[in-house]
Amino acid sequence: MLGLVDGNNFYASCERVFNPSLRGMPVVILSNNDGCAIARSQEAKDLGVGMGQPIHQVPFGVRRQLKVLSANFGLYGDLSGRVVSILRDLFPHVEVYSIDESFVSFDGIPKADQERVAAEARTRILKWTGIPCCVGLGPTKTLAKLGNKAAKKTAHGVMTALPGSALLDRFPVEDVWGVGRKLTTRLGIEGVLTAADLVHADSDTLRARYGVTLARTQRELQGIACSSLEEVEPDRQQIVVSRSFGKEVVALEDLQQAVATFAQRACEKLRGRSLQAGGVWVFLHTNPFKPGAPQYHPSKALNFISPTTDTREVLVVVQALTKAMWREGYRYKKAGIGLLDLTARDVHQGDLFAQVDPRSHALMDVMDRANAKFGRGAMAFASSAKRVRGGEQRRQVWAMNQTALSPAYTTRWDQLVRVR
DNA sequence: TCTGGGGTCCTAGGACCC
DNA sequence: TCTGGGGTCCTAGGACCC
Repeated sequence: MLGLVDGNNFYASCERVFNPSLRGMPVVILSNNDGCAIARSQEAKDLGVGMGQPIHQVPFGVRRQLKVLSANFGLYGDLSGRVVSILRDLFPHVEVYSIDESFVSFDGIPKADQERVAAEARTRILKWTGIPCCVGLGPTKTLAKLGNKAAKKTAHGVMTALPGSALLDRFPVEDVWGVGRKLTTRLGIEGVLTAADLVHADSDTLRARYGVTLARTQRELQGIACSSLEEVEPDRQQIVVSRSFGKEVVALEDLQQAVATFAQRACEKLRGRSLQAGGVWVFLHTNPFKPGAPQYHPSKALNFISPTTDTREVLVVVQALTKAMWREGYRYKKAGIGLLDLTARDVHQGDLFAQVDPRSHALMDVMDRANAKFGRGAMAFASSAKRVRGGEQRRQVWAMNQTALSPAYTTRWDQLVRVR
């Protein structure tokens, strides 16, 4: 038996842990750059604020009732880690699926005790972290997900979904894990409206018409596991860092400063996962929401001669690609970089012509440790943030909007909560 | 005026190989 | 007139997830 533990309205709940004045209020968390609603408390959902809805499209009468906050991913990530550590205490196997969801295994826990243990996990997480959550149980991941969704509508927050149960009869097919908007429309035309309808659809037809992914979902709903618990996160295939700009960028220097900042962040993540990159790509975007303005969204990629972990090498390439793509007269709204062809760092493919600087790893290591100790960006390359020019700093004109950012309550000494 | 970011997997088609 | 069979790799696009 598997369980899915999922934080309720996770980001909004995180904010409420340290700011009790938000409790009972309609809370909305915005995406980076304060654009769209990416999390809503129940009260905000009840007011009609949609998932992913641009906040400026929310009617003013509703907007004025909301407590609107900028996304504080440092806080959410930290609280997420606390929840996971509680789960690891309680369950023999845990798969961290996302920042607010984990699959757990009930191996070794007698059937009769499983719902009780699930309830215990819920209670402990709420008591120890302040985060409310629900638990769905099922013999497959898809059924556990389904049970979790159903549990959200109950008072006790725990629900078991067994194959063939009546729960599936009234469960909308669009709420099934793996069935998105497009599939919902196509399935609806054929009269497949509930999870039970999907279970009973002809599997060969399903496979032929919709592909192997939906065929697997069907089997999972039938209680046949097609996806197992993955305790060890597989290595990433790519690492992407991209941002929309707070203000549109017109100068090449600003664009390069932004892209260099993203590249540094990406390289930190790369080394943090003990990976090396075989290539890099860069993209630029004008503002697609301004149809009158000239649009341009180039992208360019380049492979390294041999894989690297050195920010300096990445920066050189990234700057050159940006310069090559940049065109005067466009107003850039977004840019990003990606590290590609990632491989484990200890896998070395020798290269006849490569000249590896033996000091590279040591240098990167010093930077990473300094930034870990003194805060992100404490030690940076001149090409990225806040370039000093004749003593003057170059402002980050592209910096994203974060007009209502809560403190880093748990990750910065100077922002701890004070109790008097 | 204001519109997110970061991933994965699958499929089809083309190029190329023996 | 007749014109094979079986692969791999790469890329782009689509769909999905949180």
